Amino acid sequence: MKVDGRVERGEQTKRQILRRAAEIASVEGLEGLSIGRLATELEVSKSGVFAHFGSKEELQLATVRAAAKVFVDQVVTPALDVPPGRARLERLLDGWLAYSEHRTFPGGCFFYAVQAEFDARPGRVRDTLVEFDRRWHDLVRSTAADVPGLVADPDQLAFEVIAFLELANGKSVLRGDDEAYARARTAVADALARATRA
Amino acid sequence: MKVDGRVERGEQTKRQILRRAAEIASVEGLEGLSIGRLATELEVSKSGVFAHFGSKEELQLATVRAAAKVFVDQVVTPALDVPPGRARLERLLDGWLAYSEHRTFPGGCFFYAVQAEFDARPGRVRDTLVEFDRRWHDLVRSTAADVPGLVADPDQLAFEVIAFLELANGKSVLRGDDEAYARARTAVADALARATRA
DNA sequence: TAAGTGTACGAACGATCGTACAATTAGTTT
DNA sequence: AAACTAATTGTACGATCGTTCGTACACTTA
Repeated sequence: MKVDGRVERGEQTKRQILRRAAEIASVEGLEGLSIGRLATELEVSKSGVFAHFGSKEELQLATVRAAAKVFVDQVVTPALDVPPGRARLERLLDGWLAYSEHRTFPGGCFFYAVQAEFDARPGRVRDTLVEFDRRWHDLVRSTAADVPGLVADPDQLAFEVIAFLELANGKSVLRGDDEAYARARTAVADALARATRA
Repeated sequence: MKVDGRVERGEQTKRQILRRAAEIASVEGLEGLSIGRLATELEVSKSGVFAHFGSKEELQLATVRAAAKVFVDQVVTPALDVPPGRARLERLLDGWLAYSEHRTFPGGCFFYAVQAEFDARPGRVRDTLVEFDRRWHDLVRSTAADVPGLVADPDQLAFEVIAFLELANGKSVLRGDDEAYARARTAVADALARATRA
């Protein structure tokens, strides 16, 4: 298995582009992300950036996929290392709050910013975001459903805890403080306690 | 008290501009809102639109204020017609869900879209949005605090119910269905029941 | 070593952005 | 009717947008 030095270098450039693109998009949105600005910040040529994707929409889609990979690595995978049950669910939700609070993306959760931007406009970007959202919701629901002694509807429980997570992210980014995370942790803990009380 | 027909006409034009601007911004964001596009859609000149505001930022600020007025008229004022207590709180939260569900703004809640867009960038628009958000949260908290026999922390209760409202809006706009509103109504009703149980 | 391939670059394109300013139109005041 | 004022328009500007194209260079393969 040989590696072509040119291709290797190209892929590394592409990774750098996408990392910065996801950072920018979490703050300014996927439309605020311009190819020229990206090129300037990375000190490469505008056409060099463009050539990797072929269109702005493809850049946006690649950025979403790159951000999803970061999200999975940081939130999903660690939770799947824990055996199914209450501990896994707690790990998943705690992991999400840490991912948001530690500003893995400088503008808070990437998907919070970008979903609100594209939720009302048709197109492939929106379709991709809908699919990722569906998978995230399903993961929370199925993880909750595996908690022994669950007395609540997993779908309803998933809705409620996701609501707490997202509002914590939104409020903390907007206000610049950490209070909302404490509120969310309280709310999540209460919800889990109620949902597992026989 | 005389009225100048020219001024009167100008104010009417301004109102039309701002109404359309809020509609566009709820879908495309306040940055996606361009002066040229606004002029084309309203069939007036670009400079005519511009002259009313003097800068894009002023247009954005005026749009936010106009949307806030719509929000107050549709959600806040009707609730304040109800005497303080549980009924007023329920009216407030139901009013919000109706405001979102009936698509007063075509992209769902105007502030949901615009806060997510500006939450991570500094500037006067963001400052204005922070202030409106603070006032909304305070209204929900103080309305909850007036509910007789409340056993919950009003601040925590406000956080939780606002989380349900916002996720209902976000999910329904993203997915294009109404299921999230039903989930939110269930969640709000449960939260209120718990909060008033002695 | 010669030919071929892949990445990156610089220059240029048409379109649109926000903004400026003088001219025009409509309505008021004297 | 003339002078004045406010809303609106037309034209133009520099900047930036996404995109296209021809070229230069790095690397691999024959």
